[in-house]
Amino acid sequence: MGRAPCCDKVGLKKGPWTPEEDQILINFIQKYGHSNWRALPKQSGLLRCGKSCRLRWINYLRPDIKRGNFTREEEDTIIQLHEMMGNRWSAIAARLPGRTDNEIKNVWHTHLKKRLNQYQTTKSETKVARKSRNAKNVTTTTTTTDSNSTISSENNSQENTSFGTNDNNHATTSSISPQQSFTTSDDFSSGTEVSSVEFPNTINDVLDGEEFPIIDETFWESEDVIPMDNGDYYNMTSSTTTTTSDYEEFSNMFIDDNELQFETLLRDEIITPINGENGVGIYGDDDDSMDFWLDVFVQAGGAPELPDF
DNA sequence: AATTGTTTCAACCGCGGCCCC
DNA sequence: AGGGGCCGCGGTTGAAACAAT
Repeated sequence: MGRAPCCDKVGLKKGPWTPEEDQILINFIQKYGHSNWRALPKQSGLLRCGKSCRLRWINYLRPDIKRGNFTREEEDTIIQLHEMMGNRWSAIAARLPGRTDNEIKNVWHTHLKKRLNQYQTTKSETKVARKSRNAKNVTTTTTTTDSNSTISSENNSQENTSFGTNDNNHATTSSISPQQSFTTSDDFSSGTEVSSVEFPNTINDVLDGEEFPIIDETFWESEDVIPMDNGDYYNMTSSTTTTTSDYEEFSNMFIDDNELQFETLLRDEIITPINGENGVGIYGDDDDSMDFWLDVFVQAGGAPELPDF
């Protein structure tokens, strides 16, 4: 015996809603509320099933719906909450005022999943590259680059995301090529603009700013990179020169994005260390990210009413 | 300008769980 | 206690919009 249909479907309309139908639904709910979705269509005169009315109201007509593209903060929040909760879209939506579960689900599938995949791919590639370069054990200290060179990071993956949180603990006095211009194309964020980041003169400038510098991984992947007598490497394609130690200094800034996020929260006294000297390292294993975010949220008081898992 | 491929997102569908009788 | 009705959730679909050729 099959499940009874949610409503009598004979003669009921399906598909996109017309402005007239929207107005009828809005007027009715404003006047009488929506205590009984099943009875609502008959009472309002709409030729729709109750489910369809509910969906239209919840996802589109509700007055407190926030319109427009998701902000970077909202996207990061979704990623973090999704890591905690999985596909529990309604629970995630409950923490994003004005956003619906359907909208969040769509954004996840169209933008954030791609973004996260690319982010994780980059992260693992960076670690592999760092290990590989560490194995070289090159420790030169000078940096000379063509000041007019421009490195395109179209496919570079160190996106401008809060996962790469700034942290002053990494301050050093090393210098970097002046006024290099980097252009990042953020092609997978909903309605996100293409951003152009002026490369700062020194690492201190980087650390004082909002952004991490963008390291061009392709420098090392290019077959045109040749070692020089002084230990530097010259890329014939981009006419740029760099050193392993200089590169490593930046790479180390991305050691573990969760840890960096945690360090920032510690530094700003949003959370307090649980154990260990400064809390950093407790969550060193990537698989611990669930515990990490749970602790962050609990300590920050951001999710006091976590649902039962 | 036309065609084809891709992306986006509103809406549908079926299921699980809660509530009431 | 259990059966039926309803609500809400998450997966999926398909049309429209947009991009590429």
